[in-house]
Amino acid sequence: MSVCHHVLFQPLVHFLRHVSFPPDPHLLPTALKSCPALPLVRALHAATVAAGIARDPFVSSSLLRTYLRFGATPDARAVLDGMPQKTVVGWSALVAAHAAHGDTEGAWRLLKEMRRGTAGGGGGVEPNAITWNGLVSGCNRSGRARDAVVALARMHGEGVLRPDATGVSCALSAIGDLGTEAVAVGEQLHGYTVKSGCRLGFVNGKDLEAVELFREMQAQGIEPNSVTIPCVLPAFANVAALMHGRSAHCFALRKGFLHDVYVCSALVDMYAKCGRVRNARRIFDAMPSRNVVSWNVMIGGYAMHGEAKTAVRLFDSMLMCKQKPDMVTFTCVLQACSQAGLTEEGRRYFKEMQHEHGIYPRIKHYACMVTLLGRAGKLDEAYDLITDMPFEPDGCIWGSLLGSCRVHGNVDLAEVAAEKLFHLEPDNAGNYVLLSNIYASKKMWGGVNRIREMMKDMGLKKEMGCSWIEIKNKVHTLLAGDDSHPMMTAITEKLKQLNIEMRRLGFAPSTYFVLHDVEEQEKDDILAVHSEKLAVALGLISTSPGTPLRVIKNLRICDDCHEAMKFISCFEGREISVRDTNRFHHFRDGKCSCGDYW
DNA sequence: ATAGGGTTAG
Repeated sequence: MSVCHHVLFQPLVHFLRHVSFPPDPHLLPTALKSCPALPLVRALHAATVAAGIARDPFVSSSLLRTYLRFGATPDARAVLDGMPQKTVVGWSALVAAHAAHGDTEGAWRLLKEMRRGTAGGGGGVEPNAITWNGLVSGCNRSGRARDAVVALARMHGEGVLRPDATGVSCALSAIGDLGTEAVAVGEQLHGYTVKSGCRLGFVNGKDLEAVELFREMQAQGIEPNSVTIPCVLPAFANVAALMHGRSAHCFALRKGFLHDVYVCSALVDMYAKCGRVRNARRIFDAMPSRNVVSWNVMIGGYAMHGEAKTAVRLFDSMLMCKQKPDMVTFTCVLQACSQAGLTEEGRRYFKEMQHEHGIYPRIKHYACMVTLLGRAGKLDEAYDLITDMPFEPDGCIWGSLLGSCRVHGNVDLAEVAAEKLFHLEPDNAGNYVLLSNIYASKKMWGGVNRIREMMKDMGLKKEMGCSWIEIKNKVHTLLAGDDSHPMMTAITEKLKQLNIEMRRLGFAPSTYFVLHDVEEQEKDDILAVHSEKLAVALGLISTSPGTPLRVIKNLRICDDCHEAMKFISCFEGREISVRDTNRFHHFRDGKCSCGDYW
């Protein structure tokens, strides 16, 4: 009970400590900052009027800010009106607040007023970039995307202010929501920024385009800032554009952004996803302060690389640093355990998260546990966990089980899981392919054919395999069965040569006859090659001997390619890293860091 | 002082 009271009264106590009557103009801003309720703000306001200090610039701007914090825009306006000299800051805050409350008209009126100057308010005040950006973002936050676009266009049309990186990023989320409509809106407007905004919004989630746009933005002389950098880093991470990521890192260093926890967390994540856990760790260690996300991305980074022991050790340091873990922390820790086969540790953490940290497992945590148990061969236990858990199992749960069945070649349970998946996600081609692969691994060709017929009947096509490899600052995209890459002839030559060597050295082609291979056998042999092989072949012929290769792919790596990568790493004396949807595989001297366990 | 932001399953 006493704790409860403490919590309730603390803001009030803090507030009262800084309050005096009559109010002291020097203490008042601090008091307002911790003021817990709107009536108290009004009372203080009245007291300042009575004490004759309401027009003090320090006091009035604090009052204005505090009123806006409580959403009391009319009161804030009244304060501004009472100010002898109105600052751009006061006006900007009010403009942003009106826009954020959905009053676009009011915001525009204020903007006009501030320029013209109000009666007795002295000369006009020109809006600055922050005023405009606040307007754009306010419109966006109140769900008025069109207004945001118009605001940005007008800012640009004014010609006085160049839209900066913030203006662009403010408009991006707004425009993203407009979807295709954004294009129509954008066509009517002029100005590069708006067009680029529309483009980014339109291509929503297309990382390569985002990378390209970021470069264009810089070419236009719009400098990235400490917000646009963490915005664009995930795009670099997703396509493993390490060089772009590095240059963003250098830029952040020069601009002194490395004190920003968002910038650093995004850098840690980018380096980890680009295969450079050591670099990620160096940034992590140098961070002046960390939040729960900083720890999560670092732990998740180790998990992704199969360095479970380090991940777990870092989790312990996290607790020692008094950083409270959250749900994401435990998905990372459990994922680390399952990928390294630390079954007992995983079980322990699953219990501890509930009993020691009070974090109730969500369905994703159960999915992690299914993977953990399933991969350790305890498939029945995994199945029991599914039936006992307090959630209705979803696609993610059955997918985990199906994935585990693949590792252990358990056809019976795979059929159970697949049946559920076909019902839950009838259009997800990956599930059909996975079951077919399991049949194929057992040479159950009847099953393979049945699945193929099913897919044909439903008009389902497997997702196009796609890999990215960065060679000399350029990210190359390679698609399975697509020969449009300009170096295709040389790639084909290299693959033929590798195939010959592979047979000669006794690396038998996989006995797994996967679905897409069967389909594509009818075509030219070389076109059936998976995208990661094409990427590696391109890497081999375009870089000097010994250069490590890093490939990212959009699907899970197949057994056949996994074997081939082991061979190539050995034969060519290269380190090859492949990040699939799941994790990194580091191939070196004919072995993979996953221990053939994925 | 007023704008802008990062992490999570198979």
